[in-house]
Amino acid sequence: MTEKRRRSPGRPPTTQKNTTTDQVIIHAAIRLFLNHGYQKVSVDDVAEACGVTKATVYYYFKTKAELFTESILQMMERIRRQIDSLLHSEKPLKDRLFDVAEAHLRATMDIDLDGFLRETKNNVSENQTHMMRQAEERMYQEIEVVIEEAVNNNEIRPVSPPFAAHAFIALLRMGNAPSMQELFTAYEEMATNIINFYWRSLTNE
Amino acid sequence: MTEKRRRSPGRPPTTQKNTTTDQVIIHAAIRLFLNHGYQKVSVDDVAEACGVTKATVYYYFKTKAELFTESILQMMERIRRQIDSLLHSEKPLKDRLFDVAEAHLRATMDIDLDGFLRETKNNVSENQTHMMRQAEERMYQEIEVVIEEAVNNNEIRPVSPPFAAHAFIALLRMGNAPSMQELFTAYEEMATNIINFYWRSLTNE
Amino acid sequence: MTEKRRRSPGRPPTTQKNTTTDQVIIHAAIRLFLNHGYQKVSVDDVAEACGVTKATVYYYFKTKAELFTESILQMMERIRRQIDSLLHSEKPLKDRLFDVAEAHLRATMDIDLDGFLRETKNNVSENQTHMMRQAEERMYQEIEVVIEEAVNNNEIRPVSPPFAAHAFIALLRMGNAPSMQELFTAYEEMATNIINFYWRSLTNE
Amino acid sequence: MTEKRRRSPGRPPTTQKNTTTDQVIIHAAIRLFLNHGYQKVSVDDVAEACGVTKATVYYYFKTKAELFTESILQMMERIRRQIDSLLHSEKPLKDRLFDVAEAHLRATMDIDLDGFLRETKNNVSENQTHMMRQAEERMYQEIEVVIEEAVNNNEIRPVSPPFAAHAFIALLRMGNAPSMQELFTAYEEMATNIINFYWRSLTNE
DNA sequence: AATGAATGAGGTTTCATTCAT
DNA sequence: TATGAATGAAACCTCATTCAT
Repeated sequence: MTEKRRRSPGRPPTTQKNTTTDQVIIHAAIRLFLNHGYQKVSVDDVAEACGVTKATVYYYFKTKAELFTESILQMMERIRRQIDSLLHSEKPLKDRLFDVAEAHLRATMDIDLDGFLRETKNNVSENQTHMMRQAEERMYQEIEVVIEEAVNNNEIRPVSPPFAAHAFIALLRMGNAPSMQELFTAYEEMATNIINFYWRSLTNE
Repeated sequence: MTEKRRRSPGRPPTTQKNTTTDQVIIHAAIRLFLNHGYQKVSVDDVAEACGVTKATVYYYFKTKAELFTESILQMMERIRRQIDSLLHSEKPLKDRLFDVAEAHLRATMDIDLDGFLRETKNNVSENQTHMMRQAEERMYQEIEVVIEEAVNNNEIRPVSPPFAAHAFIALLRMGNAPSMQELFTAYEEMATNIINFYWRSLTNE
Repeated sequence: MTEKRRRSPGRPPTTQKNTTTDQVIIHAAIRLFLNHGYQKVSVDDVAEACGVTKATVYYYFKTKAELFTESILQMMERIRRQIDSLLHSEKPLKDRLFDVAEAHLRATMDIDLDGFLRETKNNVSENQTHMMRQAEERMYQEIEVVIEEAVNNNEIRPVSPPFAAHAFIALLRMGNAPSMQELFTAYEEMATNIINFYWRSLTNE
Repeated sequence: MTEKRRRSPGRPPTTQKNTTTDQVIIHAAIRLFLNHGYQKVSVDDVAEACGVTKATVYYYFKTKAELFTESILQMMERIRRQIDSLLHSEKPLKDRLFDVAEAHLRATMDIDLDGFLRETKNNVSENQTHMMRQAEERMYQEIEVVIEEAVNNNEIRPVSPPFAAHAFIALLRMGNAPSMQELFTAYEEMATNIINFYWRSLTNE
């Protein structure tokens, strides 16, 4: 009864329809939590958003916090996969970073993954926090790995990969500020500026 | 935690207090809102934190949103003044930026000015949002001004001051991330790293 | 008065009840609102009066105003039906009016349909007011119809039916005044006097 | 400290300015209570309406109920005097009743003296209720007296004066109903209809 | 005479959660 | 699998009232 997520490890066969009720709920929850934050979204809101009743949500998730955690984890995994694929093309590093930047700016414009995790702390259990933290780390790790490779290749100067990865994400978060959005007309332009600024620190150009 | 000081109604006997009640309330509110966010802090919490009753809080602030707005405005002003004073010493720019960075990291460690403003949007009136936005801008403007001067002096290479100011703040926000806090043992060290990274982008060294 | 039946959450075990919970609530609400007026009756009072919790009341009615409106509408409909049936017997008009009068005096003695609608205005939405106004009109219309027939039959002299209907109700409302209640010992006597007075105006006797 | 109303008996010399603070308060209170009812009007509302503070209101009136009572008493006395003067002209009775009717309709249009006293019961003390009841009786008594005289003069057929007085007031209250206001375009017309209807019952015409 | 500051009690409403079906 | 009915706790806010000045 308490066992959910029955998928075997690894990527599931894509033919399977993934619209089981719990996934429908998670999808709605992600959207709502991202747009309004944990506290403002009620379980009723989530239920209504996906055409089931509150009791149904509770049938699949023991508490609101659990629903939240599951949602975040899935979302982070999604983002991680996207970053992953963008980072592993054949382009030079600077171009790959640009791709990630543009995608991130476009996607994050109305969400806010970060301020999110902060709200989290007081609302979910130790264990849940831990899992989210790990998922977050996984997102960063892809970037760290790529940076480490570039350092080894002498493509960039020696830097601490974790630090550089965080700096990268931090600069991307600038895009959230309304005043930054006034400064640039297109995501592309914003991405260009951010990458140029970042790249200058990574190299000696 | 559940023990409230009981005071009977009516004006309290004149004790020469140096702080007015509304300021006491604002102080408590700032602390609580920063630590827990708008939604999680109840007006009762604020009242209890400063030894008055809920009704007293409502005597001074018409709504919770108004209390929140006033708190934020005062806090931002406080930060602005601090940044201001650090930025106007006689040291070279890099050192002044370092001072700001260190102070900011130390102060923000357990607060979260940023994730804050996000929550804001859904909770306060248009007008209140506008005032906060302005106060935020004022905080940035000090930095912009200093950067502009440095550009004019050829102390740093030509950059867009608003962009550079936001980038500075964005990098400082890295400090909030728990994983960054694991990376460095002291604020000073973190500040040094951030400033070095930032400075490299501003100059051609 | 302070003793509430405690029931644990969840659907109560199936007892074959003939009345649905929302009807139970409405019944209690009608009684309380009539006796004490909208403002004085709290949602808690209503809940307690029918052995459920406040939250249950809100489960069925979105707001206090909505509960009020529904109550009034049902009550008016009840009265309308009663008047209706009394007015459509085979007796002569005067006797039928007497029946209505007596029933009304007996029923309204401790309620106050009228002062009610006044309070209403400031408490409910435009739309709700509109619905109540319509329900009120329907109550009067039965009387208007009967009077119009009587005019056509020459049973009474020509009068404006709406005016005559309102006059009838207005005279019945005399019964509410405590000083009138001192004047007569029985509803029957009061009704007789009122009908005689009214009838004299409708005829040339 | 508890002594208010310092005027010597009899009508006060009209030159005296009667705008003492307590009178200002009463005036504002009457207006507000009439328009919105007892419960909806807060002591703050009254204070604000006459430019003083709540504490000032409490300086003059021990409780809200007392303020209410005083207001009602003064208002009733005002009405009583007006009715009185209209009833004691030299015109025939029917015309005098018409004058009262028209004045009443004009004045009561948006107030509602009656439903008022009902709200009262649960809010003021026994004693206060008693005083209001008496004031109300005094209003009726003028009419009763005039009717009794007319009976004695054979100007009208023999009726119970108290009953007739109440019937008169009851018919006037018809004017409050919005649907009646739709029926007639002017107060004069409404008064004419009501008086004709009433008069027909009092006489054998 | 008048007021500013404070309170306690209570009101409406929301919401996570539970339980029988 | 899914739900309708119910609840308890807590949130925001109002208001009559009091008291020192």
